[in-house]
Amino acid sequence: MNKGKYYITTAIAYTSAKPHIGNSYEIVLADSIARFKRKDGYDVFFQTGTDEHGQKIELKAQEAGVTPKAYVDGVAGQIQEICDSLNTSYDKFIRTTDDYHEKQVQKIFKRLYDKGDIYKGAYEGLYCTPCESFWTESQLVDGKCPDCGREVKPAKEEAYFFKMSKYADRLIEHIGSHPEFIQPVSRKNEMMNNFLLPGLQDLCVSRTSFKWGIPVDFDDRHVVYVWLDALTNYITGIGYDADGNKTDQYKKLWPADLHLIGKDIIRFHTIYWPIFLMALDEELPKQVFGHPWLLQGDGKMSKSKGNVIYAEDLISFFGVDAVRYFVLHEMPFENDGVITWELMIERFNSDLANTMGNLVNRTVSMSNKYFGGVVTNKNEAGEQADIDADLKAVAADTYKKVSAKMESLRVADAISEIFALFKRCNKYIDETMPWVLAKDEAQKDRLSTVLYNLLNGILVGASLLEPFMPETAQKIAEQIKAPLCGFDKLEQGDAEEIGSLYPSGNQVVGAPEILFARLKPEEVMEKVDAMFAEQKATAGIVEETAAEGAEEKPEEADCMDIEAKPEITYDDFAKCQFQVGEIIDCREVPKSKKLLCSQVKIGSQVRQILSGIKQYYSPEEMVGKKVMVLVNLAPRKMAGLESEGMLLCAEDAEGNLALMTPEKAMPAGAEIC
RNA sequence: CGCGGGAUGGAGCAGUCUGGAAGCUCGUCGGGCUCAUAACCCGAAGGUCGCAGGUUCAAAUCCUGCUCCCGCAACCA
Repeated sequence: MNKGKYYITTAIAYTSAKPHIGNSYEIVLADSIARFKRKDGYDVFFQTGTDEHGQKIELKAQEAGVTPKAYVDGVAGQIQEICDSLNTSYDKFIRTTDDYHEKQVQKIFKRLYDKGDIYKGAYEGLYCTPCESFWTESQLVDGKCPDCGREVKPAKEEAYFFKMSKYADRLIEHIGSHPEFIQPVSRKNEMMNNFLLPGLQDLCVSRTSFKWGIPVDFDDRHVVYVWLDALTNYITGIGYDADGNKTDQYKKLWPADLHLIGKDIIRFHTIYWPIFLMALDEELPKQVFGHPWLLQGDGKMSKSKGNVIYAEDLISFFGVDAVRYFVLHEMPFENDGVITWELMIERFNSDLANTMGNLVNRTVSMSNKYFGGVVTNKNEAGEQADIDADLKAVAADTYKKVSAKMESLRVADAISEIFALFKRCNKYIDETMPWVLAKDEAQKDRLSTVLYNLLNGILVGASLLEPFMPETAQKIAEQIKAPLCGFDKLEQGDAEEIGSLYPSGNQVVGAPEILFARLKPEEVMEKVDAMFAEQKATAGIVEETAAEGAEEKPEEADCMDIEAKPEITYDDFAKCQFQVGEIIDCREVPKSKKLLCSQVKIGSQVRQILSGIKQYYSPEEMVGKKVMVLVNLAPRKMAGLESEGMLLCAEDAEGNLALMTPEKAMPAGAEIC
């Protein structure tokens, strides 16, 4: 049965660093949808890939001392490995450094330029030559460069712009008439109110400030800037040709049925991308779903905290399918989901081991124990006709429920429906009490029927589970020695038909294998701690431990490296005037989370200086401190207040700050040189 | 008054659009059962649905005001 094509994409991952599990969630979500649709009779094409251009990558490569291409080859490889390790069934892994993509982007750029939608304009602004930076009026401080305080002069840098406003009305209309276009709906209003209705700015689509990008072929000082490069992967990946010779694949697949993306890039996918497509006279994708984030319970992941969770770590602890289960099950539809080790262990034991694994195990065991593994459907309900009917009804309805949830992309709810069936099976065992039936020879047919119904329920559940946990579904099939069912059987049959899908008289496996062995939370947490400790050590951070341990730590471990800046001359240094300042008053800046406003006595004058250290110092403890001040820094307004200088701080890898103070008493105003 | 999200039994969440018996998973306690992975099944306790007003026969749900948390933005000179 072919229900037509279904083209689904994930966002392409940025190759600046290896992604953690929060970033890997999307591919699993997309995969479960792709597998479900495929099994549901759609001709699915599932594309994912990597976004590999940009200044950040250029810099990272430089730091690593390799070419940008070599750098992205490495990270793209890691990303693809992660996708594979999560057992995702993508059909195409596109890289924005692919030749075909690069050529098409150039053609698209040219075509939009010829059409007049892209125009060469100027990044109009005030230019500071030494800083090589543009500033707008509002950024200037006293009409001078906010970075170095030197004169700026009006200058123009060429840049290409896209006329967004030209298509805004059409887009507003489209969004209005296609309520399903932006999902979840709450995002729709956000886009309309914040961006579309106030009026769209033209978008700058080229850069000259870095080289690592797709060159604009008719103007090689420019490279195509990110969105026109990245977003177009959705069409170039399936053979779009800007010259108009559309490939069969493109004709078949476009428009995409679903772009699955993180909520942070909804704006680009529901505003810029549709407008680019309008400009190219292509249809718009049918739906864009901005999924929420998967967050870690104990704060944000960071390498220096040593709590980054990578897909491979989770897989080594729990196995692929369990990881797939966590991320799919813990992610609600609209709000961010939280993932903690404790939660994962709980889900693992409660859902996977107890409810599902144990059900399969006890059913197969009983089949062997009572019938040598050969279970026949005797259709003998005895006095429990209603109980059998209820089990069958639940089994028969589960496909419809799961399918309805999937239709609205509520994957977590879909999985819950499947587990509801497994729970119903467990209850059925208690209701029918096979071990009691087994003691009565006259109940043999009833017992056989009961076990048959259970095996059938498991078969239906496992068949539905396949898109979400493919390996586990297969393992279950192996244990009950029956192939998983196609969805066509589940979709069309009535309760009786669906109730007899399992081949009667089949022999199950002799010795059931434990699908998910229960985990002891303490043991797992011990290993987790060990892993994080190692991660932390690798990141070069010394752990604060009990005195005994701390003594053993070599002194030199308490150090960190930062990015090196270019060498300067003594003259450069001499330009900076550092003096000791005494803080004579300090208070919080009400509107700001980070700022403290200090009155600092330097020699005979008192200056007001704002500092972003509210988190680390209270106003009270600031007062009286003698600190190191950069005095001749151009004044700058922050949070409405003028700041006339800078208090110098040391900053560790986690961003903690410590003020620099003279180690012997010094008068306020003493020069630091 | 920068934008937005959130506050529901011990924990995590659904329910809020479209008012009408407070629900799910886990945990706790009690019971049942023994086929199974100390599992499974049943039952119970536990909630002023953030606070204060208002509308209504009826408010977790609608309206107004307030408090607290969390993102983003600003900013960290």
